[in-house]
Amino acid sequence: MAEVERRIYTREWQPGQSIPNEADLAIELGCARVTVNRALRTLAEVGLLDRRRKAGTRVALHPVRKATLSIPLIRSEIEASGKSYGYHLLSQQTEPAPAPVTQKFALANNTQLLHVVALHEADGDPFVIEDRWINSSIMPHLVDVSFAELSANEWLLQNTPFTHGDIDFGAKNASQREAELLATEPDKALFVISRTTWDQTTAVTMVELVFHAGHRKHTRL
Amino acid sequence: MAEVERRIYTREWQPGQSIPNEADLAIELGCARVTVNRALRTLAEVGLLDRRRKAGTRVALHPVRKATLSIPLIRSEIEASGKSYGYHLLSQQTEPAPAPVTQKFALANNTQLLHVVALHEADGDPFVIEDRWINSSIMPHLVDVSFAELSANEWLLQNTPFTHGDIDFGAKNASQREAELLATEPDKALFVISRTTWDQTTAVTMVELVFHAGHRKHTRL
DNA sequence: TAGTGGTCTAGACCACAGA
DNA sequence: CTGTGGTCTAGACCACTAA
Repeated sequence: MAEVERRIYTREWQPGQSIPNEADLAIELGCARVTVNRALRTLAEVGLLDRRRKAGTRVALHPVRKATLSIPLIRSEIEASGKSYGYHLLSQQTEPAPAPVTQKFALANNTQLLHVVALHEADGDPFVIEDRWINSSIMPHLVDVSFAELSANEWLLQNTPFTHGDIDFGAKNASQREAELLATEPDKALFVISRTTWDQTTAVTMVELVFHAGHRKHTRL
Repeated sequence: MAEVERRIYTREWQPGQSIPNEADLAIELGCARVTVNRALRTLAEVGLLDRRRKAGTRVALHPVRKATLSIPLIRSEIEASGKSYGYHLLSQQTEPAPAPVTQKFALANNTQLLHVVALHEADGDPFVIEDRWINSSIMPHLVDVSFAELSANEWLLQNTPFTHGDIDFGAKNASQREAELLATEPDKALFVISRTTWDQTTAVTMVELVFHAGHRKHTRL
């Protein structure tokens, strides 16, 4: 793997150029084909190579490097930064869900769904607002749960299996209420993550996380 | 792999619980140990399992699913959405770099560096402002390049190898100038990606991408 | 120190998709 | 069609690290 990386890095193998097939490389490098396969597969996962059956392996024309963002529990995220975690439930009630929500959940308009809003704090400072809709129609026992102590973020992660999710990253201007909760001015630009979580084909929950002003999500590639 | 996923999903193996070791699983499932290894390694990469030598493999306590964001060329990103790509160089000049930049580049304050600002368009609408500093001290031939036709984004990707990068996702209020360029109002919340690219231990370039109002970066997990 | 995952080998068959 | 990557096997040694 190091040798292949070196050849790509030194442009010995140019972007777009196709490289020898696995069998040949194995002979040239004096190792087993499986080993070559493992190396090339890993480099392809990172985005450095493009691989297609029969067509062979090419150095990626545009090294579309892939950034891997880990999406931890909010509590873990805060505690990992060495700060103390605080949690406040702001509201929890069943109410008619707005159109964008019922649409995602494939339910009739104005269906009654569980709506939970909470504030997470780091060292006493507001960190993020969690505004969540939960598809209570598929979780009947849910209505008895109180999210006063344990956040919905945490409860769902531990109690509801899911198969996949959609994530959007974006920005929004703080509303009056958001500004108050996050101790900033209205209209301040806030970083937002919206996530919908699916179990097979049914949406389980939709959440909007509105972070405090200046928050950035960091990763490496 | 499917069988292991099933056991995790159905809570047959509870979060936090440790699962049989590779050798035992191979026997139980009637396959080779390498096959088990490959499956468990893949699931660990996704964040579903935690693996440590000697300690064994456990179902992740908090399924820290990892979202993979691909960071393509801006042109590719626009063309992939079926829109036509437009590019305008706004300025390109060597000037004293501000402190945060020289700091990252590990250079003396006010070092003269190449500063390029450009606007990328999708179907004629402003898409993103690219504001970039380039460590010209390590690329002497760079001063002759004009980014009037080919964006720095593209030129660098094709001409400068890099080993890794830092990425930040965040939000900012539009400045007067940004608002004009992106055809929106000042103070509008804009989604921002900041990236620093490294070659071994030297920073190659720093770029801030300020996207048009309402832009969201999407991915799945 | 011993148990676990990490990695490698040589050989094999298969599925897919490009020529 | 056929070359390519995808995947599997049985066996082996090694590196790390928790007990």
